[in-house]
Amino acid sequence: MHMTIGEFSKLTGISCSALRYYEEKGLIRVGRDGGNRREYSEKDTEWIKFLQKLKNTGMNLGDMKGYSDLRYEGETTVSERLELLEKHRAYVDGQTAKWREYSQNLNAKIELYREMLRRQK
Amino acid sequence: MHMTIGEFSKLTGISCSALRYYEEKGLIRVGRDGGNRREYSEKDTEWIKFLQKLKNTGMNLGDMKGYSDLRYEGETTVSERLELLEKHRAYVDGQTAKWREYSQNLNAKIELYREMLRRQK
DNA sequence: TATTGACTTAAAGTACGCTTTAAGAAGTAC
DNA sequence: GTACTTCTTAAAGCGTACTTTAAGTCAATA
Repeated sequence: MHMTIGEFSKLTGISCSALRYYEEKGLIRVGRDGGNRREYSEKDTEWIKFLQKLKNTGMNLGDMKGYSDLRYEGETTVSERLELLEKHRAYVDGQTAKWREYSQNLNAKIELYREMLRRQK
Repeated sequence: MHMTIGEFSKLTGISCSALRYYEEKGLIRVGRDGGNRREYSEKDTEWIKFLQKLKNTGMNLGDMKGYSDLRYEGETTVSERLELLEKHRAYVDGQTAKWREYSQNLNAKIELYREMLRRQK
C-alpha cells in the first residue's frame, strides 16, 4: 500500500530530489514511517500526476501551491479551485494565441527571405 | 548618425545592461569611439528589433547567436538563415499545438469540477 | 556483526537571462 | 578646473525549478 520515495519516483517518473523539493514547497504532504522515511500512497500518485499536468500547462510552483492548499482543505474549496483553474485557462488561451501570432510573424519573415533568394538567382 | 548606449537603450527600450550582455554573447557587434564608448548605428536598431522578435518567439540566446553569426557573414548565408527560421517555425508551431492541447485538457478538468459542483447542490 | 543500499537533512551548485554593484575613466557644463 | 553625468569593466547577485554534494541514519542481507 505504501511506497518509499524511490518506488514512488520510479512510478511517477519524477526524481527523488524533485519530490522532496515539492514537499518542501508544500505541493504535496507526505507522512513518515517509524524510521522517518517518506511514505507515499496510491492517492499521492493521482495528485502528483495532476500537479504534473498543471506544471505542463505553464503553471508555476507558487500557483500550484495555492491550488494544493485549497485541495488539502477539502471538498468545501472545490469552487475556489474551479476559479483558479478558470483563471489558468485564460492564461493558457493567451499563450495559445501568442504562439499562433508568432508563427504568423515568422511565416511573413520567411516569405521575405524566400523572395530575396528568388531575386538572387 | 551614431548613438551612445544610453541613447540606443532609450530608442529600443532595451536596458543598457542587456545591450552589453547581448554584445558579450555575440548577438550584436558594436564599434567604439575614441573614448572606448560603444557606438550604435541606425542599422543596429533594425537588427536588435529583429533579435527581439526572435526572442519573443521563444528562441534562446544560443540559437540567436548562431543566426547572428550567419548574418554577420553576409548575403551568402541567406539560405542557411532561412533554414534556421524554418526550423524555428516548426518549434513555434509545436508550441502552438501544445498550448491548444493544454487548453482542451483544462477545459475537460473544469467541466469535471462543474459537474461535481452541480451534484453537490 | 559488518557491509550494503536506500534513505535523511541542509547547503551549495546549475542554467538562463539578465540586473546590480563597485570602482574607475572620460566627456560636458559652468 | 571642478563638479556632474555617462560611460567602462569585472564580478557578484537574482529568480525559478530543480540537482548535486556531504555527512549521517536506518533496515536488510551475508
